[in-house]
Amino acid sequence: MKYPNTKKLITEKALDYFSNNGYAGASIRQIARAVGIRESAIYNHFKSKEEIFLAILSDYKSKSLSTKILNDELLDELDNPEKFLQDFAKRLVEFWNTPKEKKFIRLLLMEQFTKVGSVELSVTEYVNELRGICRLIFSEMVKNNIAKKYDPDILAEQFTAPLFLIRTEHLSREGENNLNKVLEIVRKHVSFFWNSIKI
Amino acid sequence: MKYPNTKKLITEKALDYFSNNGYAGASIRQIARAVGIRESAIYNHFKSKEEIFLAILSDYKSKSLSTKILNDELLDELDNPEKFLQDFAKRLVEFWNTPKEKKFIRLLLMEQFTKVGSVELSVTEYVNELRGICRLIFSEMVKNNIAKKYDPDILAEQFTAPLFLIRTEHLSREGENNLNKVLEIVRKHVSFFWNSIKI
DNA sequence: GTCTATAAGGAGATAGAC
DNA sequence: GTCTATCTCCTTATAGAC
Repeated sequence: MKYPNTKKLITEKALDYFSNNGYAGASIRQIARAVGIRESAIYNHFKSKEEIFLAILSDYKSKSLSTKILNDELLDELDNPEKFLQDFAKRLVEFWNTPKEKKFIRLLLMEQFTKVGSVELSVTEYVNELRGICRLIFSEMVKNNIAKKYDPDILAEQFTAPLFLIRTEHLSREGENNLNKVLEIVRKHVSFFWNSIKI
Repeated sequence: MKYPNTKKLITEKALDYFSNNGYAGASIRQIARAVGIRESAIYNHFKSKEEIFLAILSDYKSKSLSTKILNDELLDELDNPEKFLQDFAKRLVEFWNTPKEKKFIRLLLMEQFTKVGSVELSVTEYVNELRGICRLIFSEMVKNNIAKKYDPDILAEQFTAPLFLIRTEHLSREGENNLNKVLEIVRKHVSFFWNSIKI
């Protein structure tokens, strides 16, 4: 990969503008200006505004959540379920707090009801990946008599929903200790949750 | 009020377009066409596109949630807490499912990160109204030894978050029995929640 | 209060020189 | 690969007749 990589720069700046102003509210002109080139030069890399959007999406979809959140270190903690859940939630929130992921979640929330070309962004699809991981975890816990015999789907929902709402609510404010505040709320949530399901 | 009320019709159609395409994605031209007048006629009622947006917001903010959800009939059920919570959640979801409220939630989610004029839409503010009502309810339950001694803030969060996520996730799909499906998921959530806090 | 006409500028996109 | 120049269309908004 050579420097400067204009194409990559375009998608980065485009993500900035899309996630702040929405797809319709961002213009090729702004993006080109931010990149430091003229509008017409954009069309050497993408044939349309829509294609920039699709490139951003495709880049995002190429990564899977579980590989970014779950690692062996974390899975070793499964014999201490409360600690595991706390650390799992913490890792998740920290991941959601990375700059690129924050921008993408903002874009997702903004564009979930519009159609850009043939593509529809789905919050459900986004959350479902996490629900799937949680379902596996809670299935194991129920099977091993660590957790009460609830339907794993319900447990996944109860664990996931407050996390996601807390996270999305803290996307706007840009306070310094924003993350610490979120982590504190999340810690209380996980604590309540574990208290509700432990045997 | 005389008929036809063009001004009201404009805000209604504007809400349609804003909530489907976003503020930036909707045009005066579309709105005027939907109303059945020319663009220029719009400016007899509103001095700018932004003012239409602000009128929609101001109309919305004039109403309070608690008066629409809580009534005496419901409050009489407080001695049967599980039934109360189930009916409370049901009323809430049904309210969220009214056409105008659905449009407004869509608009809120889409425009929460943009600034239209000097106004910022806040999801937190929206959810906080519900959190406040829940906090009162759960404070009472804890005080009267109906519920375990949890922090009412946590209880409000745990009760509210899944409801809101479920509701927002079902705003896109327009299935017939969509509402029944949502109500079923909500019923399970409330059941789990009550099971977790009851003494 | 709505119309026609029009202004003034921004949008996405293309052509062709370098 | 970037530039200047340009096209065409759409945007918000205004002026003035009816």
